[in-house]
Amino acid sequence: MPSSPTRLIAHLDMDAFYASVDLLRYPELRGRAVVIGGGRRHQPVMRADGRREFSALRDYTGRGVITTSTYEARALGVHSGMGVMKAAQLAPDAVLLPVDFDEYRKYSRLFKAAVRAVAPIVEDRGIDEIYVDLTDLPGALEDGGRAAGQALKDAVHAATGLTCSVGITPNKLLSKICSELDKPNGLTLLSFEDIPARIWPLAAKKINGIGPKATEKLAGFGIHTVGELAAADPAFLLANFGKSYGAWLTEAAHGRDERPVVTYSEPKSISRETTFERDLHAVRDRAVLSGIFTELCVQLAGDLARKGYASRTIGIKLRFDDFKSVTRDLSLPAHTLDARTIRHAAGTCLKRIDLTRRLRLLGVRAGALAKIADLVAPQGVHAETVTPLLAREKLGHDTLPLFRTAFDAEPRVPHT
DNA sequence: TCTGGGGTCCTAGGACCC
DNA sequence: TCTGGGGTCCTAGGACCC
Repeated sequence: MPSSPTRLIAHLDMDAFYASVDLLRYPELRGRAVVIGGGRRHQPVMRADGRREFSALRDYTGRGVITTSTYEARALGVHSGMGVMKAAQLAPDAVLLPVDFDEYRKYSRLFKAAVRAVAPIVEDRGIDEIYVDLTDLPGALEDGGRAAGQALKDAVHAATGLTCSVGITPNKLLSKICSELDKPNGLTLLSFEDIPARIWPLAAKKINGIGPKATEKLAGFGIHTVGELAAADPAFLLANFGKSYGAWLTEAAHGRDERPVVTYSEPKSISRETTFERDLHAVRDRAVLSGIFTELCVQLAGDLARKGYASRTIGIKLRFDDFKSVTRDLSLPAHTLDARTIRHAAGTCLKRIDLTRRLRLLGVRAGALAKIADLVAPQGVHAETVTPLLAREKLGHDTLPLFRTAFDAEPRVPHT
């Protein structure tokens, strides 16, 4: 029985994406240690002499984390995910720029369009990376995809002025590893025969899907590299990591991955969350919490409407001052995108949580999504007018105090 | 002076149904 | 004392990724 023909899959990863986009605007920062993160404050200020004044990392106060940094900043030990305050200790003189998602999304659309013009089978993996199936491009199988990979890089650079790194191998798993091997501005090709020499020496955590917990657990068994993982007894991995994950570990270590490049997928959930500038208490900070809670629900309702979805499961997420998180969710009798219905469901969830500890984060999530068009088309009713009302009518909430929750459950005693 | 915000997928127990 | 078995839904938590 013939095996499926060899595929050629590219993983394309933009180099230091947010930082690079910002450098297009602020070329005078090129060559300097620059970090992006910490929210939207600390905007650059234009001085009277026409020069821009930037914030220094050392001047930041708050709970933000680093989203991206230039390679110059990374050389100082600053990495994404790190708290900005901590990064300031390592690189106090680095420039701190605010995040500008609108701008990053604009460049994201530009580079993805450029790629699709070269090779149409593209899988979105977030704002700054994609997989591309090159198998059917003319001549690609002959040169291992080198010409096609260079064409992708050239197209991206022409469209955006930005560089990217590309890995090309027979599957997504290997390409993802590969695109990192020669960053920035790399083009790395690899075939199955190269796995022992190029992949097995790498740390196991280089495999997409082996995170901090699995890395720690593997290390406890003396497994540190991909090669050691490949040499491990599959039965041992099954016994210690479960049927699904254990089997996958063996497959991944040998570079086996049959997942297709998926060009479209429906969203499963939409959410909004916010971390407070200081920890808040459910009783003492009741009013401000209630306001934030409502605001999140209103924003979520707006997101649903804008994207054309309604949700049948509303959930909340709380993070306490000890960083422990809890979630609660509630399935409704019908889909909704109505802010009041969402707020009421979220409030019901909130009542099931002990609110003794102070809170650092509050979030609201909409799951079990359905396209509005699919919900209302059968009845031939106009989407915007009817759908928001579906769940509310069935729940009979119209007479209930929708905005009353655990945050404002205290009896309102009139003063004087 | 630790630790954002937006996601996906998996597991697991209990309810409920046939 | 023993007490099916399979399927689906609901809920909570956790690992992981960008």
